Amino acid sequence: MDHTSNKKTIILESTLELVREHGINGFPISDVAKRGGIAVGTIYHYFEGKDQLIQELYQYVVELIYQTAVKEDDPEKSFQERYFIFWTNLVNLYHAKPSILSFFELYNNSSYRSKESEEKKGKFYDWLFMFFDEGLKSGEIRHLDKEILAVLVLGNMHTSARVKMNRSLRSGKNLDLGEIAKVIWEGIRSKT
Amino acid sequence: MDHTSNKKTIILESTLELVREHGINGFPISDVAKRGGIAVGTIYHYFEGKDQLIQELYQYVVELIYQTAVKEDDPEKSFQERYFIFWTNLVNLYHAKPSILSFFELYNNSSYRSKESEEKKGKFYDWLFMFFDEGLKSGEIRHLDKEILAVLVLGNMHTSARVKMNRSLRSGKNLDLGEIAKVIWEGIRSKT
DNA sequence: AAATTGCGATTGAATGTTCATTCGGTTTTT
DNA sequence: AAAAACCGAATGAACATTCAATCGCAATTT
Repeated sequence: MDHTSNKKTIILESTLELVREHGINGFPISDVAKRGGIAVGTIYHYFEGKDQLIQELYQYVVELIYQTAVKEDDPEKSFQERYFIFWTNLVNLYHAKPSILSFFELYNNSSYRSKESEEKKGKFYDWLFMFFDEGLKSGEIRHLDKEILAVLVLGNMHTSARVKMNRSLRSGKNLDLGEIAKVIWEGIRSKT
Repeated sequence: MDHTSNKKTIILESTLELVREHGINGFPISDVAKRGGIAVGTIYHYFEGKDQLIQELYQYVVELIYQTAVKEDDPEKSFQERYFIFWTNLVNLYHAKPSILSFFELYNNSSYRSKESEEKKGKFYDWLFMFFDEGLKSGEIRHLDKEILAVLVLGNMHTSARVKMNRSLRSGKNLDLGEIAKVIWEGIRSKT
């Protein structure tokens, strides 16, 4: 079964695009149908309503990010190497699919966020904490709160992806991401 | 004339709150009226419609940020000192008035953004570039693109403010912001 | 100094539009 | 032939915007 040919995925992907273009509350459900080439009724066959659709979209997006992060991670490598691979992969994902980035930031500033049980953040965050924990244990990064580390780095990747997008839009030039990745790395690594 | 007693300011402040609570498109104009204790018609007396209201709100918010940044800056001090003062003041502003933070992120992901002439970012950005330019010239920070510096630091302040808010909500504890401010500073300062 | 006039500020009911959701029917799958 | 997927016109609620009426007050006239 093709990943993008079932109706549920079509609905989620169409919604993702529309959220980027108009914000979470900036478009009617009927536009999701139009964009996906399906009927309004079909959406209500798969989702209870707009609220549940947005909730599922969040999980769908986090899963995409999780897969990207885990796929190329190799615990055999040094933490520094793993860090730069992780950072680059995620920034590239955001750059290739900017709707993910928009959705994340919009969702985090929406009232949908609090509806979810705010504590359990899902397996992506579990993985992320584990990841930084290993960097702490191996002594390659400074003794900072795991959660703060995770959020700082995540935020920095969002910013960097946005800069990269703006740059390639405005000047056509491709930005040297390595320089930017280094900024936060220099900030968190242990000083020898 | 009191700053908060004229109708236009009341409308802008009410809208700012509502955007934080429900997103840019998540509330009716009539709620702005209700929140401000005024009539719907009054809003249309001062603004052409919701679109123009949001545009003016953006300028209003940028002006608040600009004032905060400039007020305590002292070009006589070392750039490092100036940097930490700037960073702390803005994070504190975001923490004190979270609606500013929400609005910024929502606006940046909205279609209102592109309507504005995207090039001229206003005097706050002018000031910001000038600020980092001085750090570059004095040799206190690494040779990085001014614009990238500005965006990285701004993004980091957003993230930090958000962390601070979550922390004081969840644990009541007050976060040591100094540690976080240092992360980016270590990343951008010149290595001696 | 009282009465009158002029005018922007303010009001909120009324209007037409847009939207989320429903549901009876049709097609496709099992 | 039963079940599941799919359709889109119909419904009613929520909404943005309009506008005719009123208010508050200062300038002008008596």
